[in-house]
Amino acid sequence: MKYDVLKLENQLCFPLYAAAKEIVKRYKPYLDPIGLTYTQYIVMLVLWEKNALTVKELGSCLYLDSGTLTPLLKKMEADGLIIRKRDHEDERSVIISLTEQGVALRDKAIEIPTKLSGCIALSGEEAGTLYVLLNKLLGQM
Amino acid sequence: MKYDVLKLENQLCFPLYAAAKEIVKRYKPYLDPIGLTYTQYIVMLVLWEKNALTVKELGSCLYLDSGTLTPLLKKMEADGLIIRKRDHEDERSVIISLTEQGVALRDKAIEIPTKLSGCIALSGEEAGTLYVLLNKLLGQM
DNA sequence: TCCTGATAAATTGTATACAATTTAATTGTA
DNA sequence: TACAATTAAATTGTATACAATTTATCAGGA
Repeated sequence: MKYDVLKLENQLCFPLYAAAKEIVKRYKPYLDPIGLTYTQYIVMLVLWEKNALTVKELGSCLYLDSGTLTPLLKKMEADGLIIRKRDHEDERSVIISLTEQGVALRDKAIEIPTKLSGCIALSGEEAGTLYVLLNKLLGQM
Repeated sequence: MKYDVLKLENQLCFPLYAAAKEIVKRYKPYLDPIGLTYTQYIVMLVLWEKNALTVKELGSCLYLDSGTLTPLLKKMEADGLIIRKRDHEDERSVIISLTEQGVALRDKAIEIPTKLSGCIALSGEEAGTLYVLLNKLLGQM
């Protein structure tokens, strides 16, 4: 019928949005004990890999802008996880790096991905397909 | 290596979360002209189908709680789209229904799903697979 | 009927998100 | 070298989200 395109069940956006929120909730029991929120966790994932990068670079990795990152990073600095330092090569940029405490947290976080995949009822192959499709969707956006 | 499980590229959560946010941004140019935010839009999708339901029911359809819905619905009521009314059968519940203006908005929204699928670089088959996987993921959460 | 437990919204507090603007620094160019 | 355009963070304002608590109402049993 005319309005079928507006049915909730016909919107791809809806399960995408709902699943993303539910996954974040799934992380909470594992992130609370190490004192991270979900967004702080994905920031840490990048920093554990790259060691030091600017707010700008962090933002393009994570699809987040300075309006989100600035207060988040200030909080993480206050919590002793990271250091924020102006780049002397280009004073417009702020370089984010890990403190020793931030580096050390990696060993506590290492259990999390395994614990989380246990919460997800997709087979390895399905998770792989989902991963590819989501990245395809992201790729050309 | 030991820390590979913590690489951003190995997290399913990350493209899921990022894609969800990007899709919401994609809606903005089409929702702005009809005066809806993304969350208001998905509320309207349910109301266009069901006509009247409680905040509780709306919340379980949309995976949203009263902390999110109450202020959102008050805003939509102030904007003249919906009516909030205590259920006389059970005074704990609030029944949400559409105003004439809310019903009329459906005809302006009907273009949106088509316009949006034009923004998404997945084939029909891929979108179908994604839909199934996301719902599977949601189903047992 | 009275009281206890359960339920639905609303409220409070915290944490994201992002658009738009502002501030400070840099770059390219006449 | 001035200076306009660009760039990176930060700021401001608005809108979600959700956990935890509170308030009002309802339901079931002694």
